[in-house]
Amino acid sequence: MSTTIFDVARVCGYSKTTISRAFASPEMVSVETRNIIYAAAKQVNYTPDAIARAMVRKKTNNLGFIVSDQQYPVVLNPFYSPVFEGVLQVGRERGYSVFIASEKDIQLPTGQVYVKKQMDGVIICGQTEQSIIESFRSQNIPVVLLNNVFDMEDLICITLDHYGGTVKAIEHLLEQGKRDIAIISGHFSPYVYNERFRGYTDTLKNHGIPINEAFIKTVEPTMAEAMHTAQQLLSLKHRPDAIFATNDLIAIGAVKIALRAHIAIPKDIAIVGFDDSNFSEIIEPELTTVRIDKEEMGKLAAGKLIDILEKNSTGKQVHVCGTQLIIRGTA
Amino acid sequence: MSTTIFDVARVCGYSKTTISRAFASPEMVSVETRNIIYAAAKQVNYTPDAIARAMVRKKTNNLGFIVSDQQYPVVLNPFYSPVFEGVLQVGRERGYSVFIASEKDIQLPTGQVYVKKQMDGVIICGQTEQSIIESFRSQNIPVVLLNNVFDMEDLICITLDHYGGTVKAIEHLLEQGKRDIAIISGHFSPYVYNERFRGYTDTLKNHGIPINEAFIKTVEPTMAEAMHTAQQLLSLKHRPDAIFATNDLIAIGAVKIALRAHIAIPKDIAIVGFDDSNFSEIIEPELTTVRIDKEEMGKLAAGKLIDILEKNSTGKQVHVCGTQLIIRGTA
DNA sequence: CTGTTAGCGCTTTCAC
DNA sequence: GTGAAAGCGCTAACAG
Repeated sequence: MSTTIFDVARVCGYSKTTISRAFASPEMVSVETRNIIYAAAKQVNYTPDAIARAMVRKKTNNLGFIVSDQQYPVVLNPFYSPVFEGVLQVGRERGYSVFIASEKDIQLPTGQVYVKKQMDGVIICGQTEQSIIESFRSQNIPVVLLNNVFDMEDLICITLDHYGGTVKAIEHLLEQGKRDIAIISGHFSPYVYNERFRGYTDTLKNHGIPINEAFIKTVEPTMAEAMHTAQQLLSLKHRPDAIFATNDLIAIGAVKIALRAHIAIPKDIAIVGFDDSNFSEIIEPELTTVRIDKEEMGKLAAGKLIDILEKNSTGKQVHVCGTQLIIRGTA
Repeated sequence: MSTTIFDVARVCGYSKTTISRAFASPEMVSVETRNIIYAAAKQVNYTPDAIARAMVRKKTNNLGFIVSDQQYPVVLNPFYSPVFEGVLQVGRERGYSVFIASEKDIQLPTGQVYVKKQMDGVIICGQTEQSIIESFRSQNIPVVLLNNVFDMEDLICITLDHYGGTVKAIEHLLEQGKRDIAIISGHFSPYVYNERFRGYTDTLKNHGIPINEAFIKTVEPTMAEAMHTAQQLLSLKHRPDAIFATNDLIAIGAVKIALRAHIAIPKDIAIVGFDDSNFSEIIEPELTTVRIDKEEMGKLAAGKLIDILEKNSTGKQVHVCGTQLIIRGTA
């Protein structure tokens, strides 16, 4: 039996109402009373029960951070970990806890989303479906979409400048005098994939460089596949003098292959990644890559979500976070 | 206004109780009735309200995963991420969601732990204090301690064989003919630090090798500090021929320094890490390191915690997870 | 197999 | 500034 507001009432003689107020809205209770109540509470080891509170307030002060389980590690990878840290941080500042779950966790066997109404709002990351978003909304759970963009009414999307980031990367390579630039695309969501790919082809075209089909590869973003594909590329009779990889892991696979083949980096093969994940400074030489402020994305998403929750703000918005080329040792 | 069990009752004519049972314990309701109810529920877009359920059952089916905020990234780092994945997985299998929070998140301004009673039990990771554990317990929240060991009644601790893992690492180095083995210890919790350090000194002593004070270093586990310290070690007039680092990040710092100084790895300097984090295969040459099955630790912790919750199992237990030396390119 | 009755612990009108 | 009463949405006895 845990102690309730009632036990405190018995000890100090005040009514349940007053005890409740002393904790929920202290300013409504005189200072003396408050202190008496706090002392009594401490004596019986009382802590407000958030469940009961949530029940009557119809608000849990919990947020959900939902990642599709298309990838492994399921929820925590070099990209989403910092995003999550950002979410956690503004959550803390504004009084929200956060659940983390994969999409699988929130589906009923029937396929219906079962939010259990234990979250006031959710941030959905990456790949998902419109029906999932609608499912949340039909239960009055606002959603913010992160790293993906859907054209839905009143939907806030936090995305980043995949296209522009890619352009920066390719132009940097061009400036280094590279002309035979290959691309290894990770098999991400169509939106991300297309934006980055378009950045690559457009930039090349703009500089009058023909697209070489042999230099275009798509892989599952695993180290093994990346290495395998880099190997193929470097074995070509006419091999590329640069590789742009659409994430750091893939880029690192390419670096490793070049290192093992003793091909000089960046002289004979330049390599640029994308994300500036915590892997990028592990490899030696360190990776030149396109940085995105992942923690900032998380903060933005959480902030917007809480704004909706508290201010009933609405309105469709697409926030595009900027990118920055970080030049290190590989290009 | 979200729909309640009452709305469903009105649509299909059954009582609230029956509706409730159709969702909470389907086997108590006839198949036909159930289908009628489900249809009605779908019609009004009804989903059970987990808060109300938790309120009466006094059980939330939520677990807390608490990481001290001594480190950055606060909650998600190469060590705890896989642990968390393990927790999530058994949580999903057994019907629990999981909150993730740093210690800061769960403290009231008064310093008291405020669990908000929204978690049935918690897994506390790494550094913490006995008072925190007691605080949870006084609110009837069982705790499982992970990667730390306290001598408390009925406390289940999930730890790993720091000592044995270190012995394996040092003996491997010895087998390779190394005799001047340095250690760079990360500044972890006393328990972890001491166990690993003891493994180092004991093994050396057992092989009749004197301890060289100049080869003993302690650092904050950051790349910068690791590199700085490795630099010092490699600049010694009589420099070590091997370095054992108490985590992978530190080991990688040493590898990078050796690479930059063109000291042959592992011929002139062998390096062994600890953890087998996802960094270990990023660096080239890949890191020889002591593997611990982090995901397994998470699964074990979650499993034990849920056992306590559901079976009221108790009893003090210390689970020591094994380690395995993974020989790659650096030693 | 289904319905009735009581709450779970808290907050919130509405009084005083 | 404080109290009394009502009820949030659900489940758990206990009947029938």
